Amino acid sequence: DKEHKHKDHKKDKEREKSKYSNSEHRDSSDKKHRDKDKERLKLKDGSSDKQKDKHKEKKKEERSFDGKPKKEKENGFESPFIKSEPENNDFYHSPKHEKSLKRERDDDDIKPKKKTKVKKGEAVTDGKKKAKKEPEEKWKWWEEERYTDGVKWKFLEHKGPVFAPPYEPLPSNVKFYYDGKHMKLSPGAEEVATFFAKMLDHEYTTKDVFRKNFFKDWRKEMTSEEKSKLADLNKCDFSEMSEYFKAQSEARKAMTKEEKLKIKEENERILQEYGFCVMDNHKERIANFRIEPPGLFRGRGDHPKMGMLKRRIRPEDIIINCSKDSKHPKPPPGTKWKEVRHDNKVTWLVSWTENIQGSIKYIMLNPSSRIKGEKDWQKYEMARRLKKCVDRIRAQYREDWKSKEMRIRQRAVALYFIDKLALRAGNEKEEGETADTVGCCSLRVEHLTLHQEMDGQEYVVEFDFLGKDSIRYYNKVPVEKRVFKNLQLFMEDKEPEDDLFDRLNTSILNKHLQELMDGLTAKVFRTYNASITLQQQLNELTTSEDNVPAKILSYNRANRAVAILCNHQRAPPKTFEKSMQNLQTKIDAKKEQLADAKRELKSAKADAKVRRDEKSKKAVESKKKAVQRIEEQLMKLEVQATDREENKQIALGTSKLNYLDPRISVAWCKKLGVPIEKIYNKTQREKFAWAIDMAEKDYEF
DNA sequence: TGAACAACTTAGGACTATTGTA
DNA sequence: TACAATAGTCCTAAGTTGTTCA
Repeated sequence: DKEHKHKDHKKDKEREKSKYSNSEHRDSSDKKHRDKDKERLKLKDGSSDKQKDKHKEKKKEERSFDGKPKKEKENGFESPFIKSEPENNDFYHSPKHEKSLKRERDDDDIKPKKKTKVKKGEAVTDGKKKAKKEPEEKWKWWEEERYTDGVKWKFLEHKGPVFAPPYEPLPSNVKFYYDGKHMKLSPGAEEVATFFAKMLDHEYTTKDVFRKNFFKDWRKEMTSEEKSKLADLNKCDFSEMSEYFKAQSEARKAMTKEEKLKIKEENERILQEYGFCVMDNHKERIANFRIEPPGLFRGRGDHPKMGMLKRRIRPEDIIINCSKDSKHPKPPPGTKWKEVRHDNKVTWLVSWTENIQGSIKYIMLNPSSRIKGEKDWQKYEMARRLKKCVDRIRAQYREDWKSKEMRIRQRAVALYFIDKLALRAGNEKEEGETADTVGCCSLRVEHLTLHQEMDGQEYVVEFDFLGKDSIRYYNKVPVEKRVFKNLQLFMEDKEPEDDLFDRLNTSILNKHLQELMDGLTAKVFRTYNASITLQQQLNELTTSEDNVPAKILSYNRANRAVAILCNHQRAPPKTFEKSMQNLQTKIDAKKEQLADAKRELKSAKADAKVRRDEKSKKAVESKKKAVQRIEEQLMKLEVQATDREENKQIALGTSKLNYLDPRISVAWCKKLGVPIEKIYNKTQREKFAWAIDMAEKDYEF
């Protein structure tokens, strides 16, 4: 990445400049930004950014992100489809002349940016890099200008959402019984009953809370007659319904190829019709164009609302967002949208309010879209900015451990955890609304145990709490003495259920972070620590002499280190033990095969020695090759077994998708000659197209 | 100033398609 | 070819952060 190196200089200069120019946008935030800038400049002469000299005259570099706010109002506005400078934090602006250079370049090497909706044509995949395999038309949005002023798009057209299929009443032979007696349910009550019947095998349905919530909501759908009769859920017999759905699912599996194909084609048709939108001249894929169907709410962990009825969403619940001058989506015949609005400061196309928590749900674009990709790129640039000043921030919070003020000490210790352990910020949650989970700022005394000495180490903190998605975080961490003493202080005279950091919340913390670095928030630390860990691990674990499978094992191990850091767990696959066993059997068989092959080679050699003819020489050669081949196969299997075993309870996907700067992986692949397909599947390659295109083998996070 | 709301990212598990193996 | 294992996709809940409102 040539980008950032020299960018820094430019950036800082720009920043200086913009500090004093154009006041209009700066008003209130002005001072803040200035302070930040000062801060950054200060940081600069620190150790962090050394070798950014080199040249860096690559086209690529013209466009780079940077968390710095800046505005050069002089630019004014540009033609509708040329985005003007980023206005506010996040993006770095290239000087105007660079822009025009870029535009020329874009014009000849990519599609005309203005008119074409979908650019067709040969793989635009930039000769030197990038796979040739996927010659779909590609739009390199990362080489174009960005919007400013919070504008997300200028034109947006789509077909609206796809609604859940209407309820199909059960055939009359599928009966429901109450207290042993058949009872015909009204359609409304029957539909909700089927939701429960479909989940009968799940242990959810045995939980008290689930049953209670379900029954309460079910009753609301009953006729008054049903309500008076059906008084006890335990007397309800859903088994025929349940059997019926099982049979249906079996039937679906047993469909002929033709039938399956037909369904597939129909899905494809819907995808083509509803799965894309046009945003600013480009056809973009929508992520979730189907409205969530009604059903019973399944929260994660011990959720107080599990079992409640998630109601069916109708057109009247839907808010459409699109441009005024677009063809507006039509509601189904005889219905109306709740509202059609034209807000180009947001990215969603459709929204509705869900009835369980009362929160808003959105239909948005796919990760491969420009709007998501830019944001993602920006996220990693922010993390890289943190890299430059993290030493100073660390020094700062260590200093703050000694503060006279309790709130500052708490803040400093919390930040230390966020940095060292990659904990989440930890917002407060409304009691009774969600499962009881915590993050850093919301830790309670009961979640920590302090050990003056443990397993031969001093000052060990034992964490045990449920985090996001009710995933358990359990960790024993030796900490610095000062942290330990502070924790003792924070816990003094408190009940187990009291907040550990009673003078702190996420908003206080983030405000403080904002002062340390513009745009810095708690989650940036997770991104930063994840990415830097990957890079370090890759450097440590891989050698260019390794063969590809070994390199990939190393990659996975590096990825795993990150997943462990971020506590990304998964339930071990149900078939884990068995599949491990199978693999071991295969390995044993392969070993035997290898022994045989070696034996054969030996005898072939002996034979050749005696005969000394061409034929037997050839035989030796072919036996040799066979041995080699089998050895390779065996090695592959063994690597696979190791990888799988180590991965038993760890989910790699989450960090790969959300925390690891893809350019690190891309550069690693390029440097070590590993095909990118080995690391990213097709979807991932689409999401990270920007990184695959721009990162060279010398990219450094 | 803090609560509520809005927008957006991150998350694990269920479901489905594809691949490998007997 | 049938079936099981694995990989990939979909689904939507659960977070974080920013904004608005009282």
